[in-house]
Parts: sequence; structure tokens; C-alpha cells
Amino acid sequence: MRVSRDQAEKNRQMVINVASELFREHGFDGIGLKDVMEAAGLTQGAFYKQFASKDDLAAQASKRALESISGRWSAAAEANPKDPLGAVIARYLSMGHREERGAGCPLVALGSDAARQDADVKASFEAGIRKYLETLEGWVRGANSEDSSDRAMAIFSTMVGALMLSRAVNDKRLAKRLLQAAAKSVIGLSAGAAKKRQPR
Amino acid sequence: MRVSRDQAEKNRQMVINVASELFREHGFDGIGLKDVMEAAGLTQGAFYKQFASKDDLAAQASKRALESISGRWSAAAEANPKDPLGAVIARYLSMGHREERGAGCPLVALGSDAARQDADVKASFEAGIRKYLETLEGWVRGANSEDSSDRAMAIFSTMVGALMLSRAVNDKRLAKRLLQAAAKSVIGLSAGAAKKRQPR
DNA sequence: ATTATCTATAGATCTATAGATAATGC
DNA sequence: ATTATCTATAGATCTATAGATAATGC
Repeated sequence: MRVSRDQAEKNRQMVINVASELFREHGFDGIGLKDVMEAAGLTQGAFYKQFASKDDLAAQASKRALESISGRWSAAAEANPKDPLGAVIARYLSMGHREERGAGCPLVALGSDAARQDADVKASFEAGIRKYLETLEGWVRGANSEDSSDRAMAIFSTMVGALMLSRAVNDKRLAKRLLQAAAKSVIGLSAGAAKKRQPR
Repeated sequence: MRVSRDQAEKNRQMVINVASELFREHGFDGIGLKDVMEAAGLTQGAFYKQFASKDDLAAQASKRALESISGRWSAAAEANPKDPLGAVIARYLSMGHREERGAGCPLVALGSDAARQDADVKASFEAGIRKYLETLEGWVRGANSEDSSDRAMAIFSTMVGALMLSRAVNDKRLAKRLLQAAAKSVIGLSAGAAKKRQPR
């Protein structure tokens, strides 16, 4: 029954990966440890040698999910160095992303849930959010660095909010309009209509 | 044990009100019917004479929560007819709202959860979202009606997204910056920098 | 007579733990 | 000898139902 340390570590990673998907699909409270472990090819009993608690797994799975999407942004940006933001929003604000909860942005899939979780889970989310903001800031033109930072935050909020709203409605036409309106606005914001704002 | 029809209806309304708060605080899966009924001053057994299922209550409580916030927007707007949007975002994008999950915007508190619920719950959310967008559209200046509609959607997405992100992080300073950056952006968007867009 | 609410419970499921088992690592 | 995983289970909790009770509504 015992497996090698190498295999044990691989199993642990598999559990985190599987959990990062299942949590995004069903919420932290919507899926049990039994289902997670079985999806990873193990039984429930192995769980507590790998993790301290369900909350512990939630924090690690959140971290993994955020890193995986962060990786996708980098890839999209590299594939389109002239317009990285355009490449990212074309995918992020798409109906495809709307319908792909388990593999999509964890902030949208679990953002409301995260607010109710313990500090460790929130720490995973916070680290992920900082990372996204940093990346966006590099893609955005502002009057100064504070302005760029504000702009990145507004853009990110718009993206996250639009995708979440699009998933909360039944009507696909409304969902699509929400995504498109957000895309239009984000493009406008990134171009930088830095009018009133003076450097300090 | 039996109460009058009048009282029974009052009890039902009380359950919906209580549920609309508890769901926002703990999520649809984070609170049991026993706790909801007890918070309403009844016992668990009375539930199924009042509602068909937990999903049924979720749909009705969502509707109630969205209507209650919608009412607050109207009140804020009436109190400040010269700048209704300003009045609403001053409250919506505040740290006070961030810390008041149970009584705050249900889209932020339950948006991620709503995506996983049945069509009835989503219908409640959709109706609420349409109402907010309609209200916002009246407060926004656009080059034409389609443009106003797009603007309203982008503004609403920004507000919802920023509040959700602010709740998903531990650091209150970052939370506050997210809310302020969103407020700044929303004010800019509502003023209407309708440059490139020509009427059709 | 009807029925809103109560107590009690069925049956499923959830997190976490205990002890057995069998393969690894020394 | 150690330990990763397994089977089994404790104890709590969840949704939903059944039957009793007592007040309403006719």
C-alpha cells in the first residue's frame, strides 16, 4: 500500500490540482474531501497525511489556481507582445471563459466564497491579486506610476466583475453584452485618457 | 400551535428576510435550514409548509436581497438628486460596505455562488442586474442609448468587481485602494469621454 | 375540519480519526 | 522501522418527511 516518497509527493500535487478545479466548479462548501480524493485516484483516508485540514487544502488549491491562470496570462502576452492586454481580455472576457468555470479565473469562481474563508485562503487570493495587478500595470499607460496602478485596479475590477455578472444570469445575450461592454471600457481605460490628473 | 394565516404569511416573510442575510454571510451552502428557521424564530419542521425546497428559498431570498439594495439606491439618489451616482458609489465603494457582507450587495456576496445555482436563482439575479443597469443608465451620459447602456454595464462591473476583490484580501490598505481606484474610474466613465464612438 | 407549527427521525453526507496493511527506506 | 494509503467508523450535520398537536376558520 505504501508508495515511494516521490510518488507520494506526486499524489499530493495531484490532489491540489484536482481540488483547484473542483472548488472552482462547486465552491469550497460544495464538494467533499471524499470526491476530491477519489478524483485524484486515492481514498478519503489518505487525505490527512497530506493536508492539515480542508481549509489547508483550500488555501493551497486557491494558490495553485491563481498561479495557473497567471501562467496563462504570461503565455498570451508572449504570443502577442504588441498588445498583451488585448490578447488577455479577448480570452478573459469571452463566452468560452464564462462557460469554463472549473478551469477559469478563480477570483470569479471563488471570489464571493473567499470573503468567507480564513486568513490563509485570503492570503492566497491576495498574493494572486497583487500579481495580476502588477502584470496589468506594466501593460497600461498612466500619467504617473500611481495613476497606472489605479488604472490597473479599475481594469481588473471591471474584468472580474463583468465575468461574474455574466455567469449569474441565464440570458446568454445579456451575458455577452456585459462582457463586450467591459472589453470596450477596458480598452478605453488602458489607452489612458489621463486628463484631469496632475503628477504630484 | 397553529397560527393565523396573517401570522403565517408574516413568518414566511421573516424567513425570507433572515435567509437573505444569512445566505449573504455564509453562502448558500454555508448555512443550514435549521439555522435559518431558528433565526426566524421557528423550528426546522415548519420549513416545508412554507417553501418547496432549499433551492426555492435561495431563489426567493436572492430576489429579496436584490430588491432591498435596489431600494437603498433609490433612497440615496432621492437624497442627492444632483449627483445620484456619486451618492451611490460613495456608499457602495466604501470600507463600511466591504465589512457588511450580510446586509450588503448580494451580487458581491453571492455572485460566485449564483453561477452554481439552478435557473430560478439565476433568474432572481438576472432581474436584479437588469434593474441596477437600468437605474445606472439613467445616471450616465453617453453619445447615444447603446453607448449609455454599455457604459452602465462597465460601471456596474467595475463596482461589483472592486468590492469583491476588496473582500478577498486580508490587507485593508489594498482593499481601500481597490475601492478608491474603482470610484475614480467610475466617475471618469460616467462623465462620458465618448470620443471615438460615432452614433449609428 | 383544516392546517401552521412542533417534535422526531430517516437516510445521506461531511470532516476527521483510528487502526490495519503492505511497500519503502535505512 | 517507518510510513503512505487503505478500510472502517465516530460524531456531527444536512435536507426532507412523518405524524402529533393545538389553534384557526368555517
